Amino acid sequence: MTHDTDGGGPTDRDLSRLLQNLNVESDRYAERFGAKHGLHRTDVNALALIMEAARLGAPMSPSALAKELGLSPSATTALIDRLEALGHVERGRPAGDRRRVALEVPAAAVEANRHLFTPLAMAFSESWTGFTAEERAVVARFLAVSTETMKAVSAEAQDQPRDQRRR
Amino acid sequence: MTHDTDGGGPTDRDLSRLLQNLNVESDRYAERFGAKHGLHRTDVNALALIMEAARLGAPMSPSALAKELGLSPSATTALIDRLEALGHVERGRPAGDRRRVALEVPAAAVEANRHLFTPLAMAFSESWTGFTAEERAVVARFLAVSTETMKAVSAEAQDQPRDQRRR
DNA sequence: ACGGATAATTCGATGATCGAAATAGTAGAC
DNA sequence: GTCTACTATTTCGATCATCGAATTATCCGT
Repeated sequence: MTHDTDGGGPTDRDLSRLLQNLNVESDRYAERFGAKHGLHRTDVNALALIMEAARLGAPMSPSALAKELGLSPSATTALIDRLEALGHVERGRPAGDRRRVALEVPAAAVEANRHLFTPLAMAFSESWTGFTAEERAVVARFLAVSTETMKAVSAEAQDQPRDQRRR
Repeated sequence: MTHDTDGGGPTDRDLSRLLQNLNVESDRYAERFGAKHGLHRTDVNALALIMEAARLGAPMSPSALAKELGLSPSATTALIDRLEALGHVERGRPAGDRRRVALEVPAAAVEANRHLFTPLAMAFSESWTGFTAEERAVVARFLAVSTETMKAVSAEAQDQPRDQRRR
């Protein structure tokens, strides 16, 4: 077991555990809260990504979404079908390349979709008032490097499948 | 658009986005990496919780696990069946109450299970070297309050289902 | 002992996801 | 200009994690 860092700060294990708790709780939130709107965990994540991209003026394609979520193309199609059926997104065929699909958020749905995320966002805002700008910067750096690390390790696992899968 | 906090630190929205990215990547990691060992996202999360509890000498019960993961009892039984079939855990009937099941980790599996988590743990350790004890403390505090916040909001969503579910 | 409560499981059904193949569209070779 | 290779997305059939409801086993208060 590795020792504490120096002045009794949280150990690596402590931080890992906290991240894991956060992740479990996050999944639970998406599951429970999404259910109120007829959405599942993946749908909530997808909708957040789609809205963010649309907001930035660079609407997502199904394949980009699949890559971000780590889903198969077919699962992504089904996912978009669900979201579209509920009116959360629309399939647009962009002018240039008509094979592509641009995932747009109808004006009418923007407001409704926001209701999905604002409760949590507001609760977060409130619970984060105790952090100074410097502390926020530290946290942001931590979250960013941790995400990158997971992405990197995940990619390795993808490349060398030294164990057999079971399916 | 809310303004920055004060000295140009990350906005609430920035932090929310980072958390969301982390969560998506975390799910992906569990999915991909677990697949190498015949496990799914939930199984990986469950195994982590079971191992942690067993390590602390307070082995989990199926119901406790169900509560932590937000799963139904039946899903939890199926989950444990899977883990047991692969030899990751064992069902023990504790002396006192024979209705209960204690989820134990066979000595032979402890080492193997550790292989599931150490790669990520080591990568994390390495990527966190740039953080001082004080900074780690800040991060730990942030992760803890954020998890708590989600738990609280999630509980609210559970209580007042003002929208209809679709099933 | 008895009856209600609690822990875990079984059963049948639903639906998100997968892999493989089909469809639609683009771009380059000749 | 047509043909061919390639890319983006969708359709189809199958699998399996999860759910809700009912069942079994065990405990505890009276």
